[in-house]
Order: sequence, then C-alpha cells, then structure tokens
Amino acid sequence: MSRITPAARRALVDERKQQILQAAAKIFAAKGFDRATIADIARQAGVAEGSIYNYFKNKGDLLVSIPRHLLEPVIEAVSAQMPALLAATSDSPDAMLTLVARNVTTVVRQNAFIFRILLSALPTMNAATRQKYLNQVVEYAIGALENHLRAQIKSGALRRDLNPAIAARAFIGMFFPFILIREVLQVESAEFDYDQVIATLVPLFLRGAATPSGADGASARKRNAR
Amino acid sequence: MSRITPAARRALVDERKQQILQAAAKIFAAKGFDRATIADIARQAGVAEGSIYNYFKNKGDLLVSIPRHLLEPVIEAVSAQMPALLAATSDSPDAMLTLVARNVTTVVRQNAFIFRILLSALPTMNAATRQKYLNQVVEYAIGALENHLRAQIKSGALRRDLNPAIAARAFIGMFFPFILIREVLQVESAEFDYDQVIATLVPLFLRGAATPSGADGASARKRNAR
Amino acid sequence: MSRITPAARRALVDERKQQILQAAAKIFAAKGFDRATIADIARQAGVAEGSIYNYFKNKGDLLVSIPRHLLEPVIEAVSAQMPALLAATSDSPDAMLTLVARNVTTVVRQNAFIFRILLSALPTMNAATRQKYLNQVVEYAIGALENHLRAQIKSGALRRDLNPAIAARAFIGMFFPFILIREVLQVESAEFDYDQVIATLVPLFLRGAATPSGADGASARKRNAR
Amino acid sequence: MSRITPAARRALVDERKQQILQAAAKIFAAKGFDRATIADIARQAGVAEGSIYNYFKNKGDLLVSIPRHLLEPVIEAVSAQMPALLAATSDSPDAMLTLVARNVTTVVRQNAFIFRILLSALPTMNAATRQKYLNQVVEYAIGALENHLRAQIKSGALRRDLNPAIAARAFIGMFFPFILIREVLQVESAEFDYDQVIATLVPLFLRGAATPSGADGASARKRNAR
DNA sequence: CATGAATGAGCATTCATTCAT
DNA sequence: TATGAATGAATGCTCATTCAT
Repeated sequence: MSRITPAARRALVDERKQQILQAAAKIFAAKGFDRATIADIARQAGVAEGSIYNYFKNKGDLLVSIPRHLLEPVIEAVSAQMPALLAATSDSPDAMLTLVARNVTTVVRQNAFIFRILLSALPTMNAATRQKYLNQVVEYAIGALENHLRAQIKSGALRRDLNPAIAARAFIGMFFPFILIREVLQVESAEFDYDQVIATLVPLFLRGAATPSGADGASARKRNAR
Repeated sequence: MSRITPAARRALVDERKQQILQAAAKIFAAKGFDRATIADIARQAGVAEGSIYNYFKNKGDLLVSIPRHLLEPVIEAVSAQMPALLAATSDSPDAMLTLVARNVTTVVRQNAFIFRILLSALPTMNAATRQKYLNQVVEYAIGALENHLRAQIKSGALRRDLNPAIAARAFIGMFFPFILIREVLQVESAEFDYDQVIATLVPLFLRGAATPSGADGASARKRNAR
Repeated sequence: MSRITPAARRALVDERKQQILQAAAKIFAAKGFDRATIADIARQAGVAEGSIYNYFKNKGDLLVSIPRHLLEPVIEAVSAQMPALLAATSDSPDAMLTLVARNVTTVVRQNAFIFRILLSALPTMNAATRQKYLNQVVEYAIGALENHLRAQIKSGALRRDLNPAIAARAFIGMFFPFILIREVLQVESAEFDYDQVIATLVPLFLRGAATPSGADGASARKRNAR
Repeated sequence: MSRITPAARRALVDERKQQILQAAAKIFAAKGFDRATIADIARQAGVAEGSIYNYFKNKGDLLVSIPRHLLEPVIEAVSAQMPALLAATSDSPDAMLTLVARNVTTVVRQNAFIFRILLSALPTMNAATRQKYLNQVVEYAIGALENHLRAQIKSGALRRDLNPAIAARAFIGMFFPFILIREVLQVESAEFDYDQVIATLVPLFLRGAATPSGADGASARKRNAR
C-alpha cells in the first residue's frame, strides 16, 4: 500500500514529530503545560488537532518527548565540543572556567524555554519522570565539568580536598540566581551583565578551589602554567 | 448590630483566612496551581467550597495571598534574627557564612512548598506579579547577606574589587543545585549531605573572596583581627 | 414579652416590609428578577440578607408581593380621583380623553419600573400568577375608562355599535408603542413628544368613536354640549 | 484537505446553527433567557452541551443570533409581500387596514415566542443592544404602514394634519392590549375575538383619520382633489 | 494518515437559603 | 428579631480525546 520505503516513512514521521514537538515546546514555555491547549499546539504546528494524536499518545506524551527530541541534540552538541574546548584551555584554569561559564549561560539562555517547561510541568510529573527529566537537563551539563575538575585535582592544580561533584555543581550554581531570574522567570532585573558576573565569579571560584601554595589565584595560575 | 466587636470579628476572619490559605498552600504545593481544585482546598480546609469565596475573591486571589500571609512571616523571622546572628559571628567570617548557609538551606527546606507553589504558578502570572513575587522571595533573603558582605569589604576583610551584590547572589546560588533539586523539584538524589556541602563551599567561597595576602581564611582572619 | 402592642408591632412589620419591597422593586426593575440577588436587595434596603427572610418566604415572595404593596396604592389613588376627573370633564369628550391619556401616560411613566419587573419576571411566573399580576396592572387602569365609555354610548354621544371594552383597550393601546418603547424598554427614541401624541390621537379616536351625525369631532362636541 | 467543499461545509454549519438556534429559541421562550440552561438547549437540540460552543461563542451569542436567524426571515417575508398587498387594496382604505391588522396579529401570534424571548432578555441587554433589537422588531413592522399612510395623506384620502409616524404606531398599538396579553404574556383572557376586534377598530381608526367632509374616504378624496 | 466536529467530564464561581449567635 | 457566615446545588464554559469521513 505504501509507496515509500519504510525508512523514508520513518524519516517523514520523525520530521512531523519534530514539527509538532517544536510547537508544543513553544506553547508550553509560553503558557505552562496546564494552560497550553492541544488547539494552541495544533495551530502553532499548522496541523489539525486530531493529527497530533497520530504521533503522540496524549498531551503528557508531548511533554515527556521534549527532552529526548529537543534537549538531547543540544546537550550532545555541547558535550561533543566541550572536551575540545576544555583541552584547548587546559593550561589556563581561568580561561577554561570562563569558557564553561560562557557556555552554560549561553546554552541556558538559548534553551531557557525548556527550563520553563520543566518548571511548569513539575506538578504533572511523577517522581520517576521528574528524575529522568532532571537527569537529562542537569547531569549532562555538569558531567563534563565534573570530570575536568577531577582531572585538575589529580594533576595538583586544584585542592586535593575538593569534592569535584560538589564543586562542579556549586560553580554552575553560582550563576543560577542570575540566569534563573532573567531567563527562566523572565523578570527584567537589568542590574547585572553576564560578562561582569563571569569576570567576578570565575576568579573567586578559582582562588577558592586552587591549591593553597600561592597567596592568590594569580600565583596559582602562574605556577600551574609552568 | 453584631454581637461581637469589630476587632474580634477581624481576628476571626484572619484566622479563617489562615486556615484556608494553609489548605490552599498544601494543595497547590502538592498538585500545582492549575491542577488544584477548589474542592480539594475546601476539603483540606474542612469548609464548604462556597465558603472560600467569603474570604477570597477567586482562586488566583488565594495564590497571591500566600506570600503575604505565609511567606512574609517566615521572611520577617529570618530577617529579624539575621542581624543578631551576623553580629555574633562577625569576627569569624567562615562561622558567619556557615551560619548563613545553614539558615538558607534550613529555611528553604522548611518552606520548599512555597517555592513549589511559586514555580507552579509562574505561567499564571503576568510580568508585574512575577516581579513582585520574586522581590519578596529573593531580595529579603539576599539583602542581609549583601549588606554584611559590603561591610566586610569596607573593613578590608574581603577584597575591594568584590561586587557585594554579585557575591551575595553567587554564594546563595552555590547551594541552589543541591537545594533546588532535592527540596523543590523533589528529586531524590541522596548523594549529598548538606553539612558536607556547606563545609566544602563556605571555605571555597571565603578563600575566593578574602583579601589576597594570607594563604587561607585563617590567616586572613588573624590579620584582620589586629 | 413584647413591649409594644400588637397593632404597633404590625405597623412596624409593615413598614419594614415596605422598605424591603421598595428596594426589591428598584433592583428587580434595574437588573431583572433573575439577575437581582438577595444581596443586592439587602444592600439597597440597608438590612442584612438574612433579615429579608424574616419578612418574606423567599425571593419569589418578594415578587408576588410587589403588586399588592406597591401597585395597589397607585391604582387606588388613580381610581379614586378618576371619577371626579371624568365627571368634571363629562361635557367635553375630548377634554375627558385628553385627561385620561395624560393620566395613563403619567402614571405609567412614574411606575414604569413595575412594568419592567413584570416583563422580567414573566418566565418565573405560572399562569395563575401572571393572570393575577396582569389583572392588577391592566384591568384597574382600564376599568374606569370602560365604564365611562359605556355611559357615553348610552347617552348617545358615542356610537351604539361601539364595544366599550374593545374601545377602552384600544384607546389605551394607541399609546403603548410610545410608552412601552421609551419608558419600559428604556430606548431613547426622542422622536415623539407625549403632548403631541396625545393631541393627535385623542381627536382621531374621538372622531372614530363619535356618533356619525356631524362631519367631525367639533360639531359632535358642540352637539354634545347642548 | 477537507473531503467536502467549503460551500458544502458552510451549508452544514448553517444547518447546525439553525438546529441549535431553534432549540434555544424554544427553551428561551418557555423558560426565559436566564432560567434556560445550556443543558436544556443541548437536550432539545439533540447535541452535546459542548457542541453548542462549536457554533456559538456563549449563551449570550445564542440570544443575539436569534433575531438575525429567526426573526429576519419572518420580517423579510412580511416586508416582501406587504407592498403587493397594500397595492392590491389601495382603493379601499378599510380593506387595506384590515389586511394590515390581520397581518400584524397573525405574524405576532405565530412568532410570539420571539417576543417572549426578547422581553425575557431585556435585563441582560445594554442600551445599545436593546435599541438594535427594537429597531429590527418594530421599525420593519411599522415602516411599510407608515409609508402607506404618508401616501394616503398626500393623495388627500387621509387628513393633512395627521402625523403618519404617530398614526402608524397608534394603529398597531390599538391591537397591543389584545395581542400582547394573550400571545406574549400568555394570559388567557378569552374575551375577545380577533376578527371582532379588527372589525371594530379598523373603521374607528379610519373614521378618525379620514378627511372630514364625506362619510367615507372616497368622497374625502374627491373633495380634496378640487 | 489528515481532518475537525462531537463529546462529556471537570471545574470555578454564584447565590438563595439556613441557622447559630 | 437582626445578623452575616456557611452551605452546596446549580450552571456556563473549557478542552483532551475520539472517530467518521
């Protein structure tokens, strides 16, 4: 009956799913999961309401499909380029951390709608879904940094007594108040400039995390460079 | 000709509002604003559905009344005791920061349901309401710390080039990944112990923020005491 | 127990009922029976909601009490003065009809709210109530005129073949379009002036109703005056 | 890619709207606008409650759609045949007026439910809507007669001093007490027979409106022509 | 597969009436 | 008697989902 190959069909189906998910994500981010209607999403996607049910079981299925289909590509792109970036700056810890901070803030800013979706949909999720969602959102983002910190600790550049899991999370967390408020909660508190925040916090973290031989981060950096 | 005095009446009304708000907060926290029904709240409060409308204009009014009636008392209690605590530990910056961190984590843990409510209700709020909410939640929590950091900078204990607003936010932010995930998003990542996290991050922050002459916070403190 | 005589008590009760009915009538006329709330009426009457139920069985009882308590006094006043007025002008039919027309339009204008109430409440009434209500509103108003026309027919001033019941209703009816639209439906079609309408319609009716001997109403009047 | 043409679709939609409006009109007429429930209407129309909202914005929209969809056809039918009827009887004023009277009473009787709806809905309308409604109902009904009277006045058959707008309204108004009470207010005062009422009132009006010299309109016209 | 009309369960809100004080 | 808080049934409207075409 079908005039196209199964593979081509699957590609078409995937394309259609992407199209609908993009629409769903946009609407979810704008209105929250509960206030988003299937009619909204269908209109945004340019399909009929009923068509959505040919690709997704129900409204909740749209939600849980967003991480796999929309977030994973972003994360994979970031994860893929991260090692190279880290390697390129491995001789200068503060260049490296600056890069990570820039990366995190940029990616979060560009994908803030996903965080808004996550937040709006929390009440509809059960514990397992929440866990899965969060792991995708958070762990990937932190994993690379954690590994790198671990390597730096081993190399002696960072303190032996530093728990790399805690430190990696704390480093990212330092930027949360700024990112969360402006990008996710969408409150315009134009007080802070990201570059200024990064320029302040990277050295602060580095001085705090570096091995105590020098008096400050500057000497630590110097020593590290040898 | 009411049989009770206006003052007594007002007290009764306030008590009733509290009773209903407590119920609403509990339900909102558990199911999110949109999925909570008036019937849920009425059942939880032990009143009839219609009675709720004798005290609140509508469902949204329950939501916006929660900060004033449930959050402000918490914030005021914290704000009231904070100066005394900061003063008591003013000679030991890491004792002070440890105290602040303990305070923040404890208060957030005990009032996580309010944060869950706020997050779940974000999509129902317009920008102005969001702003107002956020100010109540964030600024109070950070204001005291920011002022204290400013004082420490002036006294020379902390670096001159430290922006106290950024530093205060960043310090609180460091704990976000741990608090937010476990208490607000209610994801059980039982990996971290708060005491351990605090014990790790307070010194890290302090080393990073302290004036650069000494090798660690202890010497900085000693020097500062002279 | 009561410190006042039963008669005085009854008077007080009646006064209170009047006060509440006045309020109810005003609200019913303004918003219609169904959209009027007991709270509206209580506020307008300056009493508590519950107090209304000390004087009236329920909301419908307010409605059916309006004719007896508010309309009958008006009708009785009109009915009482009508014979005298008719007698005073009995020698000039067009003076008489002008008077009746002025009376009808004036009374209706002043009591239009009762017609608005009647119209708004029609759907809530059963056939019997409707009948009773209408009889009070319409029949009284027409009865006097009908009797007078009957007398004039007998006296030969008006045509023998005139059915006085039909003629009386038709005479009043001629003014309906003007009164109904402006006073009851409250549509501002400022096209017509009541005096002009009366000056046009009274002679028209009279010429049509008078005995055919003369060429016009003027000669009929003259003849009648002898 | 709907399987049916847009034209067919529109026809289906219109048919459905008619079906629902007929049901709504029936219920509104029986219970009044406010006491009619969407469930009533849906049951009467044989559709689900929700389906009504696929065709009408809300309950009020049902109401305001009734004139356009149910009343206009009636008015147009009457308006269309009226000129022919008036022309056919133009040489006999009382045949003409009898025809008009028969027409008005018949149309009102057959469409009394619409008038009951309009009356019941008055309190829900603002002044502008009321005005619009009234124009549709009244002006059309009176317009043709007013024009015809104007022509008769010009031709000399009716008195020069007759205001045709007032006379047209008054003529229709004469039948109001009979029609309104029986058909609209649905009070059974079986006293009057329409034929008898018409036979009484048409000559009465005609004698009153005709030019004064002759016994009937024919001689009046002749005299006027000199 | 695509469509969009039909469905009906679900919910916020109103309001007449009751009743303890 | 006066009060007004408490009640809960009633209702307009929404929207996820189904299914005939």
